[in-house]
Amino acid sequence: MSKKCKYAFKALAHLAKRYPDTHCQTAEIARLENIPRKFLELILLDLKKGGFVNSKQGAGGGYYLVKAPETILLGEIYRLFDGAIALLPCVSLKFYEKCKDCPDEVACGLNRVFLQIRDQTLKLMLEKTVSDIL
Amino acid sequence: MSKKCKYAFKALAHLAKRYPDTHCQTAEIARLENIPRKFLELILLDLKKGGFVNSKQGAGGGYYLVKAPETILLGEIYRLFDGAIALLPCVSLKFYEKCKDCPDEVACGLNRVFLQIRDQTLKLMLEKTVSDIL
DNA sequence: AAAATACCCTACTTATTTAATAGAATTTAT
DNA sequence: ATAAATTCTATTAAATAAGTAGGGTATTTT
Repeated sequence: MSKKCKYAFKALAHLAKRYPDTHCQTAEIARLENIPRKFLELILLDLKKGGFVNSKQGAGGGYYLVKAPETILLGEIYRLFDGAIALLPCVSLKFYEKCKDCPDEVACGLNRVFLQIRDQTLKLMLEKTVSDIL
Repeated sequence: MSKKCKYAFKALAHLAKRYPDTHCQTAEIARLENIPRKFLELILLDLKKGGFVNSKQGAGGGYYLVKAPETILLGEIYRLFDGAIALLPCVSLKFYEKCKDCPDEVACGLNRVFLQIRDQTLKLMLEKTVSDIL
């Protein structure tokens, strides 16, 4: 997992603790969660574009969760930042790509095993939510 | 998974088909498995250093498996080429690293979830062998 | 209205990793 | 000897990761 993705999880967890009452400023999250401030800004912006958080500009503004923590699936966030959950493109659900070096996907032994691994991981990632990482 | 690791799996699977009778030359594996020849050379060398294959130099030489296909665990190969199986260094068994940004690992929610995911994946990777990808 | 605050946006940088490629050296069979 | 094959070292090009920089825009407080 990229640092970016990990920071996103931590930022969401931080916002979840305040949900639904208050909002938090970038600087506060950065300080308390040990995330470089400017890097965090980019991350929060991505989370906003993804529809997970919203923001209020100006003095006293900040970020807040749009959805309840228990409705934000970890897998959604992972995909937003790191793309495929599968270890091979040819077994990815959302980021599928055909293997150029593989003549027959159905007969491919790797395909079978790594599909199982993907299914397992996917199940947990779509079952666990932000409220599970508080 | 890196291409290198994927190619390693395919090369091992190729050698497994011949096991234990004959050996194969780099050029043959490269051609039949669609792997760049010179890249494959490096991979086979790594597999040799790792103790999974052995080679015979000179005319009529080539590579062959040292161990039976059903004793080569996919996880071992994955670790050799791509390192940690875990998605976070702090939940890795063989490549553990402390998170610099995390004050308390025990209390970390991410830690708990991604430990579960690691356990699942690890179980399958140490259960499945080269004979499962033939 | 002005100043301060805080998000918004684009671009840049630096380091690392990935995926090869090149070429020569070494070893072995015939 | 020579042809065939592995072994070793070095290089390269492209992509990705992780952050940095600096200003622009919107809002609130005074």
